[in-house]
Amino acid sequence: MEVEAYLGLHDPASHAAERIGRTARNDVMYGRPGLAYVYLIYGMHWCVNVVTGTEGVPSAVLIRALDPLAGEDVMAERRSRRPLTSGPARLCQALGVTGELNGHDLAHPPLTLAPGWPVDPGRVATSPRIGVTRAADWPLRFYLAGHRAVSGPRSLNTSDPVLRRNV
DNA sequence: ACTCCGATTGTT
DNA sequence: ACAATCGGAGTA
Repeated sequence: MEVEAYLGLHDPASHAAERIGRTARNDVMYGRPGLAYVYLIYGMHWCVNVVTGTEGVPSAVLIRALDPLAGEDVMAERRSRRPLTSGPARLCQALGVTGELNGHDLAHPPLTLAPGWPVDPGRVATSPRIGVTRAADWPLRFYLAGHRAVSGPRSLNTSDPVLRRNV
């Protein structure tokens, strides 16, 4: 229950920041909303975004944690019983998401985005994005306060997040 | 062509 | 605190 927003051209931390331009890697961010943008980080971990914004405006939402409703047995197998879905790379491993799904339309299997349930707006907390060095103070991380499926140390999972850089 | 470093994670 | 691990970004 945790996401981060990346605002494209005018967001220095985005893979589609203006100084970078349109490249093979960030190309799907320019595509239709509802596509999956999957990228490799640190040469070993996959992370998945949902492309947002209108076509041609490269924006995306990084999925950093989610609440497993089913299939936890399979996830535990893939994750060797480590934390399953709290962390952008962890949840990709748990769900079996790899670069093959880059550009995939999330309206169709094998990976789909479905409507969830209403949440109390008062439980939605914000903080700076984790792990970014540019625009490090932009409050574009959103998470459900107190929810078990949130990445990072417990101290970050509060309704009154401390503004600290990284970890 | 070559260096630097990252939207991370797991182990020491 | 630090290694793993590699493609993309920045520089030349």
